[in-house]
Amino acid sequence: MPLTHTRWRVAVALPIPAYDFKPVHGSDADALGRRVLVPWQGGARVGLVVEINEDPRDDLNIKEAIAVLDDLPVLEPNACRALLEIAQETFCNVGVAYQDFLPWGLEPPVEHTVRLVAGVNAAELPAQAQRLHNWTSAALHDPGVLEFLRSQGLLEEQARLIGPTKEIIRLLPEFDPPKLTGKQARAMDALRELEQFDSGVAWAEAAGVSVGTVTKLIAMGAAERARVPQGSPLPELPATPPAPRATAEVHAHADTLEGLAVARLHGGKPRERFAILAELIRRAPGGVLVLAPDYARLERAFAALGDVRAGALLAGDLKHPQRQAVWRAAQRGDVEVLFGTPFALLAPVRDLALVVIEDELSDAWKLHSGSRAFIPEIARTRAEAAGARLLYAGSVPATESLALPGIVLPPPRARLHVVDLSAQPQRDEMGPMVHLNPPRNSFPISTTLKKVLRQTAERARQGVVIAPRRGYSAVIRCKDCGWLPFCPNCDVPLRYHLETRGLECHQCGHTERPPTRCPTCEGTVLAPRGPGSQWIQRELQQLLPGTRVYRFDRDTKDDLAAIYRGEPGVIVGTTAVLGLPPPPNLALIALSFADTMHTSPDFRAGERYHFALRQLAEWHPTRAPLLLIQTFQAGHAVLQGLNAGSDVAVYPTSELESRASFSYPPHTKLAQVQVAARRQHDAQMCASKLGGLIKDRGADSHELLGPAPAPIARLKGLYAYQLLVRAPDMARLTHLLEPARNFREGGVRVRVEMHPRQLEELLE
DNA sequence: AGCACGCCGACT
DNA sequence: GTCGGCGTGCTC
Repeated sequence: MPLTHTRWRVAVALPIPAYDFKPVHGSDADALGRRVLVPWQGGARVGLVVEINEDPRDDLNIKEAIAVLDDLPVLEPNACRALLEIAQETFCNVGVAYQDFLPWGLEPPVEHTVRLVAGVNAAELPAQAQRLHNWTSAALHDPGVLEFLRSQGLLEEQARLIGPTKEIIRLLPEFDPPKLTGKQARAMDALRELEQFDSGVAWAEAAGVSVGTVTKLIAMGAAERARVPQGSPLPELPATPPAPRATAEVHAHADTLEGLAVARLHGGKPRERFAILAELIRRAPGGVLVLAPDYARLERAFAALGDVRAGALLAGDLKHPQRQAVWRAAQRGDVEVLFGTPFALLAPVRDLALVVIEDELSDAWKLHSGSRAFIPEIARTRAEAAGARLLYAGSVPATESLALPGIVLPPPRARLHVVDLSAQPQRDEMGPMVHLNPPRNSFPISTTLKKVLRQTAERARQGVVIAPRRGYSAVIRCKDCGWLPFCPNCDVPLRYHLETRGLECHQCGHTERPPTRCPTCEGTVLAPRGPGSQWIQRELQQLLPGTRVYRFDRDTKDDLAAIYRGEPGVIVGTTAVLGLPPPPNLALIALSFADTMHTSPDFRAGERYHFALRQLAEWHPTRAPLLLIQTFQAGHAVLQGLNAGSDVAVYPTSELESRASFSYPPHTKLAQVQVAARRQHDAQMCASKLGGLIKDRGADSHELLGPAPAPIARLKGLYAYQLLVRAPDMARLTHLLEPARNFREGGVRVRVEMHPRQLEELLE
């Protein structure tokens, strides 16, 4: 008798912890990181073995796993460890993290067959067991009967993954041809030569006969239609120019970075950083994972680095079979450098030696579903578990990375011109509000912007004008009493849309007609100035006759082929244009209203503004277009730093002091505890109670803030309260948050949001 | 008493 | 997430 009992800890794609199972009967396979079929609520479902333990107790309640499905582990042992730690760190269940990082193949098609073990006297079994003597699909039987037989040890089970299949037409060798016509004989010759075709049409074409002829032959029994497994081809990779040879300077930088476990590489132009990254990838003693927050940056990285070693792309726009194909290529060790979006964090790169995080400041690193993890933070766990080095690379360091050792390259050249909107002549229509249907030419395209736009057009160059928002949506407000229309469900202001001439809630989609008079004071209802891309496009078309004005935002994507041929033109869009390749003749980038970039009530607003402007400055790989910034805060420290051509670390460093005085990151680690309930009273009571428990664990008044009503106090019918917990380090933070981990109370939902990115008003 | 609905908790 | 148990409340 063994002294201990092996337990497989299995994560399933549900918001629950991993559960223990006994190994598959009679198997000693090392199942770690492999998908398995396990009994689940009478039926069966696919899970992932994330841990293998030895248990001294023989717990009879623990069921046996049915079958191991994968021949190669989909997660390496170190990635399994990272998965468990990430779940712990982000305060989510393992199942939730599993869904985030293995989004393909959670519910793969499985062929599951069952039969009674040989020699069982079926006469003593329920009547339904009589049909179980031969292998049959488990789906054909009553789950309750199967469950009973399983618990009695009377059931043999087999399960295997069914890969993607395709239909083909293939030769039936036993076909004994009667007398064939000439065309039929020609078709049979073609079929005997190749043995199979993808379709009847393909066969007919190859033989030079009609489709009717081959259809007849199939009917005669010469060939059959069959489903066969189809290997999904690896997705085609974009072309990559060969990486340039490393200069002595690049070698020196790579030497500096190579010795550091966690390091950073900031500043310069992308191509300078990529030259150093290329050298690091060349030198890495194992696999490399290059992660980018969005597809535009991923493509840019792949174009620069994809050719250094055997590379592959794992991006969100791939279909599941293709993702699986890339994943399997990595499992086999065919991929040395994997380029991926956040979901590739746990990909099975062999002997992972280096993880690169591109532009850690991007908010796209924050997952909006599942674990809501902030990838640059949990990448440390991933790298540590694998014994790999971690490198943060990008235009600008996050304040959190300032303390890391590494390299800051000289900033790219930026030509900056700031237009101070507060010094502009205050014409009537330049005031804070304009009418819902304003007269033409009535919004802030400053005289300076007009001038440089005309110059751009005259010199046949290209310009980009960035609007604060897409389309025409705006908040409306009463001129006299300040009344705002609010969503009846969500407690957020409704937005006005020109296209529909209606008010819309951007949270829940509720729509209504705008009032002509203010419902509280009967005053005139107005829309604020600060028009969207649609308005600006219209105005520029008038201002620049003879020049093409394109629009590019989430709603309208004009064809920009002429721009990329180098023809003159102006693109009007939101910051989404930065996801495009830079226009070749770019001479001007104008921010029509920069203030929306730094006025959100969030302590990261300044840092985001700085990042956004540096992104603009490095957009074009070689040119330094004029950056024209229209703002009411011309003296903002970010603008001063850019104007002085200061090092990219100077602005974030200047923020450290105020961050420290308000106990913000990097001085502390943050977590937000969200409490939501149908009844406001329940949410409030639970939030206070939870606050009390966190205080009891030792949180002082600096470490615990709230509870306060969430910025959006009511969302989709739920009332929400939040607490903010901040502690000097993760260990302390996790300790303080422990009461929130398993807090349960009827009708109340508690969630911990680790490393929140949008704090809004809570700390005001 | 009998049933419908909705809430809550378990799921190995 | 999904299912089932159970309590509430409505109807015959």
